[in-house]
Amino acid sequence: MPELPEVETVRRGLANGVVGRTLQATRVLHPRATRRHEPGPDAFAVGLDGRQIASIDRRGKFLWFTFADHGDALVAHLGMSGQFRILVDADGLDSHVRASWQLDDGRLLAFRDQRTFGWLLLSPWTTGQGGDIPTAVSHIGRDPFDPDFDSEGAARALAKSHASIKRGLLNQRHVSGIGNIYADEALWRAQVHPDTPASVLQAEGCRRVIAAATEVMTEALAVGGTSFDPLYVTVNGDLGWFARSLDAYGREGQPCRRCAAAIQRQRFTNRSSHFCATCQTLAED
DNA sequence: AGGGCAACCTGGGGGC
DNA sequence: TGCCCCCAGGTTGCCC
Repeated sequence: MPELPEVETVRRGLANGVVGRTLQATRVLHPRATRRHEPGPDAFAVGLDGRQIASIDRRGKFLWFTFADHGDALVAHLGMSGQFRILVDADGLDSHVRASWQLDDGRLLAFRDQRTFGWLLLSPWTTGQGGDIPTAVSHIGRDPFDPDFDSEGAARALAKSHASIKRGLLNQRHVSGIGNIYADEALWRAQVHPDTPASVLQAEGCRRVIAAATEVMTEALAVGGTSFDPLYVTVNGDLGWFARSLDAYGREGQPCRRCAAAIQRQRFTNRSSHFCATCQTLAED
């Protein structure tokens, strides 16, 4: 479940379901799941067994488990298709489960990932302003749901770039958590063409785009995120309901809900941008 | 510096 | 039925 509202939905499910539990019998069922854990899958398992979960935390699309012993964090990225599922028995352990744990209350925790772009690793901590963060996440900027997110600062940083605003939103450095769906939705709401250079928008324009992204992601989180299919579900397997509220993403050829012109789809770096060419204006340098 | 693109994967859907 | 091509909520890195 890839973008911020979906990852936060997963975080909440894990926080409710596994905090206080102890991980046991770590199993790595696919080598790609721990490919970023340099010491390898065996060391990964040894590093987790017997550890009690203290909290589930998140920055942008990166999740991590903090343990009561204050040791290395378990960092997870869901990639394009990763899920965490809490199971009452082993019946749900299908062929897409890449790692699993026995919990000390008899239930199972499973990491499923059809496309295997997701990953798990154990990470030490880096100390920075505002506290500690796993080193594996320290290159990611704060997200708009972070109480310490500096919207003005992020807008100023974005506006220094001559790259397109869409590229700036997808870059996780200054603002994290925004992916292809919410970038397109934010730009539609702010009436900004995705190819507009961030520098042309200036800090004020970037601030308005960030505000639109925050607004749309807040609305999506309230209904459990966007699920086009059962690849994107909560820890209990429930779907999110925001897909029906999308204004731009996936609406190629359908009328703009603001001006009725047909929504366009344009290729953008091996993916797609969806926008209204009539009411999302493009300013040039 | 910024854009393009391939790499890493599995699987669904449409066209023929 | 099958095959082939395109598509997909991400990230990284390399090449011009």
